[in-house]
Amino acid sequence: MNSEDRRLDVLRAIVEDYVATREPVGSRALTERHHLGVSPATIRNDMAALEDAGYIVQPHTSAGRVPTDTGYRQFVDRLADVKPLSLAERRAISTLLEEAVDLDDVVDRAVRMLAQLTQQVAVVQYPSLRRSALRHVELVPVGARHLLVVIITTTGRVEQRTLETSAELDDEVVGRLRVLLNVAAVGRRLADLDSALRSLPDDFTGAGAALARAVVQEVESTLDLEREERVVVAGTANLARTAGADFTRTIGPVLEALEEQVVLLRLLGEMAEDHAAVAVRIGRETQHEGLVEASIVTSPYGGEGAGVARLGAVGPLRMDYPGTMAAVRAVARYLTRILAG
Amino acid sequence: MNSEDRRLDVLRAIVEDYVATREPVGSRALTERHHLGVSPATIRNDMAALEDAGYIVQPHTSAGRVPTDTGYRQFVDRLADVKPLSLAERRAISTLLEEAVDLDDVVDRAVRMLAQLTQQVAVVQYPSLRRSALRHVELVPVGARHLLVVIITTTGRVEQRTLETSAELDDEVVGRLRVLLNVAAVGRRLADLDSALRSLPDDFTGAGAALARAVVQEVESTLDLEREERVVVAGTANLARTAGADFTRTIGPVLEALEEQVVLLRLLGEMAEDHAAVAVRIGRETQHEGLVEASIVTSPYGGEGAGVARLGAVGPLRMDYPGTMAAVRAVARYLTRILAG
DNA sequence: ATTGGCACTCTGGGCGCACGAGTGCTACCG
DNA sequence: CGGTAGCACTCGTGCGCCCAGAGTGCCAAT
Repeated sequence: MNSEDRRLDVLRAIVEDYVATREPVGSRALTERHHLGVSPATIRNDMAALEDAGYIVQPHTSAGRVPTDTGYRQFVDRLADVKPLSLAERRAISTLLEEAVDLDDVVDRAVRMLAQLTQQVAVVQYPSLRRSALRHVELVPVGARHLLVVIITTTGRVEQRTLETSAELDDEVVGRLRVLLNVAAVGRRLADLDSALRSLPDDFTGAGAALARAVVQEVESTLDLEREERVVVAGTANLARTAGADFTRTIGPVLEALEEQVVLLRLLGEMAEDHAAVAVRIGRETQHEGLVEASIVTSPYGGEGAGVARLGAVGPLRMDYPGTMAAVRAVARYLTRILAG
Repeated sequence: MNSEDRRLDVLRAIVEDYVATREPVGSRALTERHHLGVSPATIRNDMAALEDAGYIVQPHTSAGRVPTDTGYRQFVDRLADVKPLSLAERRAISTLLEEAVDLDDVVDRAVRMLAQLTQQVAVVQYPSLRRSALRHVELVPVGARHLLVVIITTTGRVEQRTLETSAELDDEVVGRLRVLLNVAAVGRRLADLDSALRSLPDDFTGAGAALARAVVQEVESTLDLEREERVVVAGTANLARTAGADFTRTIGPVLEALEEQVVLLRLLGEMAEDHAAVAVRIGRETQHEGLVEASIVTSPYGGEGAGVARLGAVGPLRMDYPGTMAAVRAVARYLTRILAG
């Protein structure tokens, strides 16, 4: 065995033991719990090298070693194969999701299931509007001066906005606008709507043109998906269990970050650029103050006209990465399957 | 001054100090911080009486006293007048809520505002469908065999369901059904729809009748509001700050309870039976295992055709009851005003 | 390159002690 | 009879101390 390889095996063993015991791990314990075939003294040399490389640190002299952010990163990168979930677990995911009655319900069930599987905080992003296409636009007059605009996407998502009009609504104008809108826009991706709708108000005169402009603007504002994208969260109670003694410093900021949709959305967006099936951000890699002591594991789901989005799990730095990655990947797959079916 | 009155004043002082300092409060500290006009020895006698009455306990001999659940209850019940919020705070609530663009946004802003004001976990229940009335029903054919049913209530809430039909949709039938539905149902409370719609399918024949039955059933299933009622939560990070040393026992169960919509809904439902403007449940009064070390303060909002629901704050037993009650009441009032306008 | 041995360094826990906060009781006063 | 003052008593907490144990780094030997 190459000595470089053994070092990385030692790192792997340290990470595994530290995750399991939550205590700094020493050279002797390593040789006992893992059959590395070398003596503690050798391990000590390797550990010194790993420390020089920045993968581990000791909290204080004469304590065992603890992985650093980069140590975890190395560990995760070296994880060749993610072991699959048990048959029973996969069954449970599949049947639970199949019982869902609508999109909201699917998402709700998925996030709860993921929280339970990982024993961490689960997050599921709603399918993105940007990549989905328009199926139908409906205009519903509500009283004399309010118009309800309902937008249906191919993902089965329905958005509605109410519009207050400057002039009284004319049923004939509304009817014509409805037809033209649908002719011009249905089947297009939301991202392309802009150009398709630009000239539409020109077909109307007077109050009709103003109305058409307002409606078009409303439809387009659905493009402003920063506002529309949502992330649902479940399993926050798991944080309390996993956190160590100094919870106030550890879990408070994480809870705050989880409530800030924008933070999560940014993070999920950035992670979409990793093209791996399962992306991981560890500690500072999250680039967010409150998450320096947390990691996030996510995977894309959907696609194929169902809109693409991400789901994942947020947990402490010392999380069970292989297990979490397996669960995240599995739920993403089943969710994709359900949405496509 | 009546001696019984003074005892209750002592209780009030104990609660106030304990909430402020988080430490058991002794007789001397009381005389220093509050001008009760009597000596510590007298206070001690009163404290012994309060202890006998079950309002306070001492964690151990030679420690100060701590209020019990019933002590807090007594304190809250004796709270004659809730001091109003500052002008600046009321301004902030008002303007923040007025900037909201739709119902979801109003609720979202309200819950965040309440979390910030109380520095606790805020909960806002969506307006109940049962008590609101129907404003409009829209039927939108989507493809040949799918019908989108959009239900708009007077609260501004929009519910949609998609229906798969057994036969191909006939535009003329759909149009007639739309008209009849709206004639029969608009303006009625959702709870009364049942009788209003029962005979409607009789006006159709063949496939039309089947379609009408299906649509009516879909509309009525919106009545099954157990499924529809929702509670949104914000400010969970505040739990981490307020909790003492043993967070795992304290805040874990609370987080779990907050994620269980059914628990919150039951609790809010029960609290609706207190007809006070602001209802309080303290510790075990919540009748929920996970909330024995928490209290909840809620107030109804809406009403007047806007649908009635509750909002409130969940925090530790040792919360600032007067302040929380004031904030909850204020947000409920402004929210009511916004929804009515 | 690996290993056994050894000296060294910390942390954490257990122990003892003194301090101080707080109580309850009793005797006293208006 | 309610309020007050004094006093003895009880404990919990914080501090200092010390020791055991775990773990390391280094060196010499294989």
